[in-house]
Amino acid sequence: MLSKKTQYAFRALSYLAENYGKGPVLISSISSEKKIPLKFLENILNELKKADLLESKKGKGGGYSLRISPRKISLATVIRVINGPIALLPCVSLNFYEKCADCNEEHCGLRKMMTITRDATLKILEKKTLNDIILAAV
Amino acid sequence: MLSKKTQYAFRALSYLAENYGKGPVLISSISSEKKIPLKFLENILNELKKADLLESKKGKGGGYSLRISPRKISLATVIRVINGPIALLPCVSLNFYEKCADCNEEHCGLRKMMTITRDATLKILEKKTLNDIILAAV
DNA sequence: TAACAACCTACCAAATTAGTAGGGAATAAT
DNA sequence: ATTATTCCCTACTAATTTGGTAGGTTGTTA
Repeated sequence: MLSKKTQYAFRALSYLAENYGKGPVLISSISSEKKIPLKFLENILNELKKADLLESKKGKGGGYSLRISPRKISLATVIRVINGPIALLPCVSLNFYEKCADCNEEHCGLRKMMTITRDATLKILEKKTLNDIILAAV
Repeated sequence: MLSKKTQYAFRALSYLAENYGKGPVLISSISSEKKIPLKFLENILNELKKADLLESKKGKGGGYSLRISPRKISLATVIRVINGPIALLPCVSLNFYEKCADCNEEHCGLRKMMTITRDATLKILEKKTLNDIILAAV
């Protein structure tokens, strides 16, 4: 399951996606509009910025905005930044790989099943973007 | 990610799947063979029993065994019993559904994306079984 | 120089995870 | 009947993660 933080991130990003190209949006606007605790949201947006998904501007007229088009930000990217690995086992993760103890990976049946699962999941999450979220929200 | 407990469960179940039809297997055998902390494993097997996946026998000659064929126990079933929901959001889960706050489900774009993801994931996890794990472990 | 707004560090409570401890209850063999 | 065997049950614990909060700092604009 995605953490609440990740859900907040998606909600905030959807809002920023809707406002893409219209200049910076205040944290406080996102917070009140999407009902996300303000200080918590600060952290989240900052993390997204450090991952180069957002850009920010301080002072009056400042705020946050998407660094690139919502069509180019996949759900997988967002999940990896805020939530972590997408695969069900560390030894199957592409971006957060960790060897598992007492397991010969070449001959691990579970690992093979989880690899297939990961590929099926990623096929969707890598393709769908923030833009798809707002398009689907009819 | 699956919890360590769930990984233990899969390892124990694979072992029981290999010994399907050969009578009960001791917790202690599984523990030493698969390197799973014995007391922790007790809990896990007991949970699997309560979910009707295993049957047990006490006293000498006792132990645990699969209640049904390893071909009939899907990975999804095991994950749901030990790990919980498979979907990425509670509002998308088939077996652990929970409504999310401040979200009109009919018009939630994220929800739609996560539903598609869930279906892709389940397509694999519902089909693959314990038997597939041991077959893939060549 | 004041106001605005993001940034940073640090802390906190609650929940979850990954176990451990110790005895109880059912079964089988003697 | 008793003993050994083996699963069963309740309770506890330490470490980690989650979901925040508090309060001040830095950069920007008017």
